[in-house]
Amino acid sequence: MAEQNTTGAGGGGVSGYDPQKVEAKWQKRWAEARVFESEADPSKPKYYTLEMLPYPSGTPHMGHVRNYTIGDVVARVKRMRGFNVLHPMGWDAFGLPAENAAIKNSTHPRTWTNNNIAEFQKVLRRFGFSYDWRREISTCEPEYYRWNQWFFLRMLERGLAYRKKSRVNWCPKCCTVLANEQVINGGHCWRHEDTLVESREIEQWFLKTTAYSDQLLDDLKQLEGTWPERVIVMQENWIGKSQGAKVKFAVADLAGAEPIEIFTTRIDTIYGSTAVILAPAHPLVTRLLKGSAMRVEAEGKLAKMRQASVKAEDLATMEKEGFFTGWYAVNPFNNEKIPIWVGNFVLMEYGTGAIMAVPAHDQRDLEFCRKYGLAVRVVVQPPEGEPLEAEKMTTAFDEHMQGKLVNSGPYNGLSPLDAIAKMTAFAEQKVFGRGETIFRLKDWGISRQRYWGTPIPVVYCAKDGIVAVPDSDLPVILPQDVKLTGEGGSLLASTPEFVNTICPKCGGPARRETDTMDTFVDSSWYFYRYCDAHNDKAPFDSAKVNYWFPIDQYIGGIEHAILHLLYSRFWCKVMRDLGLIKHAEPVARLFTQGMVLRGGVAMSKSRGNVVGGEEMAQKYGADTGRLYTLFAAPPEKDLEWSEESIEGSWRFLNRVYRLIERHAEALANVGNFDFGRSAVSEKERELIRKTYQTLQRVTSDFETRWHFNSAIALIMELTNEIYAQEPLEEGVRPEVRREILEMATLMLAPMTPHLAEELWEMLGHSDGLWNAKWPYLGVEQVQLSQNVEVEIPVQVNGRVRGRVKVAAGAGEEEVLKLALADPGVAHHANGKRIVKKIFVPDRLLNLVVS
RNA sequence: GCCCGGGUGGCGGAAUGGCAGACGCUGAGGACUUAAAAUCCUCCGGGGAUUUUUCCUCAUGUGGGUUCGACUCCCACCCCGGGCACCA
Repeated sequence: MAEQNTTGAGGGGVSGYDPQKVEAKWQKRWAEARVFESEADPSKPKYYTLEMLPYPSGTPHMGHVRNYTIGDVVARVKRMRGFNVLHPMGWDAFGLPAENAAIKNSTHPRTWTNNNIAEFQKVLRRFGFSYDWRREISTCEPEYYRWNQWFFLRMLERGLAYRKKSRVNWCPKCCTVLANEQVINGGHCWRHEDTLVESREIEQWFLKTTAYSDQLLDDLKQLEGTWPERVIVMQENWIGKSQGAKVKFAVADLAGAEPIEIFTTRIDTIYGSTAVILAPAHPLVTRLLKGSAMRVEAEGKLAKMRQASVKAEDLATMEKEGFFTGWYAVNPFNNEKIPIWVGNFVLMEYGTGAIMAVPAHDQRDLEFCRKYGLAVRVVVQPPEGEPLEAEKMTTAFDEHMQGKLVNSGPYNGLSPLDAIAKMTAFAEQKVFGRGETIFRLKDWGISRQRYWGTPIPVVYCAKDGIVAVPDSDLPVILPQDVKLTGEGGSLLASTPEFVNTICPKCGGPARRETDTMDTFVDSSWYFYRYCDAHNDKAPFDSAKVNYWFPIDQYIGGIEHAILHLLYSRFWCKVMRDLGLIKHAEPVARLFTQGMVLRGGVAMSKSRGNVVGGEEMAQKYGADTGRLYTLFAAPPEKDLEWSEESIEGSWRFLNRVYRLIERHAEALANVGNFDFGRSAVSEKERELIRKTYQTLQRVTSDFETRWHFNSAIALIMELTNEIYAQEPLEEGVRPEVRREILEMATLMLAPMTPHLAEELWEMLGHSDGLWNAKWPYLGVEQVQLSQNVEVEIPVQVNGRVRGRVKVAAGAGEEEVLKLALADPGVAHHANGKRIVKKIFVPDRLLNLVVS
């Protein structure tokens, strides 16, 4: 006992607790007994709990450990509660960092990725997370990504995957497309800081997320209460539904010109529109400028605007700029001619890329019209106060729930809401407009001009055009034998063995698509694959998925609140419409945990503030690391890493170990405590009560509140109480001692599973704790958990002036009598009249005196 | 600008209408030891009174309100963090 312990912590022999030995031992036993392997079984209640799959870069740090520990506690508690638990892990293995690292270290992305996966796996196993490792997936393996391709083909068949020209950030040095976050310093390439990024139009593949706009929005309602509100709000904003109308304004005096279609949510203000404003990128702009007197001047301004729009980041603070095209549009409601302008604040990507400016009732329009001296006309008067005067307005009146229309011909006197209905109907009847709902949500561009991703399974044939690769030819395998240099554009495009192929239709020569898929494709459906990870006939067996889904608890970072979760929801709906699954939403309950910070910022390799999981496991053991990440802060909050505090968790586990070590031998062959029959001594009663009360509160902290930190505090308190009652041999029978120590062990099990197993064994159990159930209290036990005597604080005018000890359940009169005898209470209450008494049984007595 | 969080000792945090500061960290003092480590014990929000025992008082970002009673509920404001933002 108490020899040198082998950990570095504290530097000396604390107890016989040797986490390295204990943890290795139980991890081996769990693996041998296949404890965490589960199968779909409709006769059992299921629980699918999942942590977001990691991108394996480098080695896991304590941020990862915290995330997976939270998930592991949930999985283990549910197992102890009798659920058939699915708890898998895998790797988000495609992506740009692997390519960059490969270029830097002249290796292959696969080598770099697989090394990292091995490292991650080692550390995750070291922490004893209860994963079913048989279900492990790696998204860069053909066995996985062939199903990305398969899904893509199904979407292609249904018109949900299509090709279109789209504007991208292009670095002429990299010869490739850059993501928005790779455009830095006001439009320069992140790798070539002296190179200006160009805006180019290239053909790209898109998935039609917009086909599901309404469902993606409406189904958020199902998630209320089980998803964090802010995630729901972020998704709502992202989808950005907007109800309004599209209206066509003819261009006056320009033969053959298409009318300009504008989008507005306030068709009721159309009599107040004093200009039509086009986005700089609007196709009509060039045409209008051709015949314009101000052509030269205008083209200069236009070029400046179009270039400026590349710098997305300072768009928000930009001054409103614009110019007159020299042409006029005709308001279809009153046939008034209004000038056509170009304005930098009108976005081509939203609505129709053209607006009607109603300066009196839209702040942006007002600013623009004031700047350029355009007319302002009031068409809605507010219900009270001074009537608006166009000349004096500095703030637009944009309330649409109140007011009455003026200066609006036949619509005068209507409320804006009535006017919207009537005017939309009129526009539809006259066929120059219609009511329409538009969304901010755009289709999902999935093309990436990169190597390390899923090849898009189509070929281009001179004769047959775009031809889908047949299912029987899947997967289209990423060529392994390539050399990455980072120069010269798409690597796949310059690999002839990959590019050159034959057309599946005509057998003639054809070229393969060389774009690969966005890695968000991989993560959009990976959790389905876990249900049937090695199926080589289909992405998964629907029966298995229908058993396990939806995911009961999904745990991950807030950074995935929009894209990953939105794409996953989209994918789910597509799969449902393909008949593969039954549910409409993949994730029943979502939890977003806080980050682990060091020096106030998230741990990251580039900042050099990482605390490695491996390092902590070596120094303190996995259980201490797990316990600390749970204890230091509630799981939803950020956690500032502290090397000093973790010592406290280490000390606590040693304290528990020593306690049970001291009693184990004497208790190994002792039977269970008989709650009903045997009378208990005062000391026994007190210990049992404390134990059961702790259990009740810990259970609620685990199940309903997720307050792991206070659950641990409660178990610490219990441990302190037991120590305070030592030596237990005096006055506490062995079977009672056993009851108390076993309960403490079981309560720790989800958080520090290795230690708990060891203690369980020391207490004489030959079958593992993994077979044990979470303890429920029987009727007699609940009775024992109740207090016999309570101390009731007595307040006088809301301030505590004394306390009285009474039997639990004592009545008001008895408590009052004792209270008045208390010197502190008497001092404040004597000689005064008691106006009111508030008595809460077993909790409080408050005397209001005058 | 709009929408979410959050603000409690030296620090992490607990208490969701009923004794504010549980539990832990740090710090101080003590016991054990040749010594150290480990372990164990005591103290640890501010101010005041009383001195050796307790009492009073202030205190949960600020100011109001509701209530017998507010960290907790309501109103206004300040500060910090995050998200969205010419979205027509």
